[in-house]
Amino acid sequence: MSRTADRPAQGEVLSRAVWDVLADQGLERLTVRAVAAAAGCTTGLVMHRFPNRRALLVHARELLHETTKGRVEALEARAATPREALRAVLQQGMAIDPATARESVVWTGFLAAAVADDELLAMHRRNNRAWRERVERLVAAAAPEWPAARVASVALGLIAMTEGVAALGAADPVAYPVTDQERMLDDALDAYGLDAGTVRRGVL
Amino acid sequence: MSRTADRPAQGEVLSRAVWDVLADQGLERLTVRAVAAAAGCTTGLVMHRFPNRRALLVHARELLHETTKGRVEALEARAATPREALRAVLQQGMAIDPATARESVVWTGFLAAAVADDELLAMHRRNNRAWRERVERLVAAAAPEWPAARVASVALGLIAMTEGVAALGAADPVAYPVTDQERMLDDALDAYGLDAGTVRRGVL
DNA sequence: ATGTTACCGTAACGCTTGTTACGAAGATCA
DNA sequence: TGATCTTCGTAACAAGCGTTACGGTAACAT
Repeated sequence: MSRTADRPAQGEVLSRAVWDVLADQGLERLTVRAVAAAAGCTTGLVMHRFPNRRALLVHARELLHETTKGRVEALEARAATPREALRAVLQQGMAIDPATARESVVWTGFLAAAVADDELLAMHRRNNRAWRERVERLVAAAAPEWPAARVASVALGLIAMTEGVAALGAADPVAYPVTDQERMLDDALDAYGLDAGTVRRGVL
Repeated sequence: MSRTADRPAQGEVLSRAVWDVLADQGLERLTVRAVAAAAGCTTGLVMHRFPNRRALLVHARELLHETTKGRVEALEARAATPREALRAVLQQGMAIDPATARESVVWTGFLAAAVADDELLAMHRRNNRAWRERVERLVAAAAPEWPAARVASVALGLIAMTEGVAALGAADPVAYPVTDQERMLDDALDAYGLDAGTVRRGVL
């Protein structure tokens, strides 16, 4: 990393380095030295940008949320119908390519780190609740006449399903290929009566 | 831990200590000294029972699998119908009480540790594939006329859903109470046409 | 060109880690 | 009872950790 005063950009580079170490070497090897090496600098720069290691992790966690949020909002804006938006947003949460699989590994790493870190745990809860509200809103738009209780239950099912298959697919790509994940999602949307192809036939 | 020659029992006590540390302090604080303290002994005993730290983790991971396997087989044997068996087996995989929530945290910790450990990763894949085969067998028994492709897709959906909600519920019990998790599972089984209450009405 | 400021690499600090070696103490058997 | 062997706690080791302090160098204003 060349000498510069662009602090936000440096923070982003270092946060990406955190993700890289987390994805490639795991939480146990997520040291300040490993992050510095991945960013192409020394521990001196890292400790000048962040007061301590925890602040570095917190920033990387927050940036991960911002990044996925931006991607999801773009997908949502681009979708033609509420049901297409729902499917696109859910799909990007699975492990459907190397990038999303990597993201799932990083996400799992942060979740495991949150066990011992109240700030990371609070961030996880805040971000995850926002994520759930987004999916609930999308489900409600996809099935406008559903009662709130059914919207919440189906949204929870879809969230848990995609979150779970992302973790499983990232850890065992051979056993959980992309085609199986997508078929799983489509079958679930179909079973819930949320498939984009046909006209919905009401609840129950 | 008193002086004894019962090696298997000691291995079990130490493995439980690994789970305790993993659940209470997280992967980052999962040190040999912390495990010894949780087991009420010193590092000397730990290192006499296991050649190194990795072997300790591997044994604890294996014992976790054996334990859940035993519980699942008991539930399966006790169930009156295939659909009740399916529901009971899936339910115990969610975070429905402090014990299962704790188990989910431990499971996530091992998954995060597997990123940097090929043996833990291989164990995860082996155990998870066995788990998937079990659920596929239960789904096939619950819907005997389904083609194999649908059985596989629905089983994957149910596995991912329970795995995901267990992680979410363990990390945020307030946002994911037991009642919501159970309603999610029942609604999903109902949507797939696998509810135990009514007569199944065929595929599609 | 020169003085001043900000940036960041270098090197060290105290601490914790996994692992090893040794010795004390309980168990076993003659 | 006493010899022998197993068991495990104690203490130390080198290596790696997060963090700190210092010094050199680039960038900027004058």
